[in-house]
Amino acid sequence: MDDTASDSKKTLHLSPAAFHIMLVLADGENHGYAIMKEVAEQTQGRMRLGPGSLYGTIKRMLADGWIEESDERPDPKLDDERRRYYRLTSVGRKLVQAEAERLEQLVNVARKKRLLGTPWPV
Amino acid sequence: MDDTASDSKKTLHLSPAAFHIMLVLADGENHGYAIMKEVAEQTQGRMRLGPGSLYGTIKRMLADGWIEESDERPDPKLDDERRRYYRLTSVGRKLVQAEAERLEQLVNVARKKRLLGTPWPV
DNA sequence: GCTACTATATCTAAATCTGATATATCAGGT
DNA sequence: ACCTGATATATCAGATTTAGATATAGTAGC
Repeated sequence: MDDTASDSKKTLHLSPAAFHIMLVLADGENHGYAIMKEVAEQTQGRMRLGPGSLYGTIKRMLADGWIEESDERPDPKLDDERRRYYRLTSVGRKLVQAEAERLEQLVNVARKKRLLGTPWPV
Repeated sequence: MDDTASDSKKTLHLSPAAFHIMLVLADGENHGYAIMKEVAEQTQGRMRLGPGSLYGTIKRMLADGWIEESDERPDPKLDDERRRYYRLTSVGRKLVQAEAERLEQLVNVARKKRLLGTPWPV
């Protein structure tokens, strides 16, 4: 039936790897290795996104139209020819936003069940 | 090497199914079918936890000592003999709490990247 | 007795993740 | 020039996890 994860029937939640990658791309395009590093940093190493998960998930997301490769290269002095830059598509942006909202609700449930303290009174 | 998911080296994040089940159990013991229903309700059907994921994950979590079966039965008038009730172990409680905190941080990142609005002004 | 719902359980196939391996470039020091 | 460690992408095999179908049977209401 030639299904992909973007098909409307299925996939009411994203795979953790896909979400982490798209979360990094949410504020601008980036390349694979940088995504891997930012995920590690962003989660204090709690999310381990190795090369297998990273490039495998990127391949799938490209095929599904969640992300796309970008032609724009940064300042040639700062660039590295090996890099491949990716950005969210409009579909990808909607998906990562929906997923963030789903997690937000989950966190609220956890808070209601006293697994978390009250959020920062800023 | 007879590893299970509870081994300290691995598993810095829980599988979605395990988290959802433990989140339901966080405020008291419950049985499989009720867990399935509560997950569906809690997530407005966005998390589909079918019998395969449910009972498979329960089996694994029992083996790993994250949950345990409870002997206590409710009021016999309200009970159903077929049910098997589960509760969190202290290990399980720590894990679900850590996972909730992990997700909370992720939501904060999403908020920083403007994927979410400002949280409830309560 | 019939039917829909409740309840647990198992199985296969598909999707996903992990870790190892491979290859090659780049930047810095010696 | 050479060496080294970090950067960067890619693939593969094996393990884990998930999804969905199927099975079985008790329960509740009509």
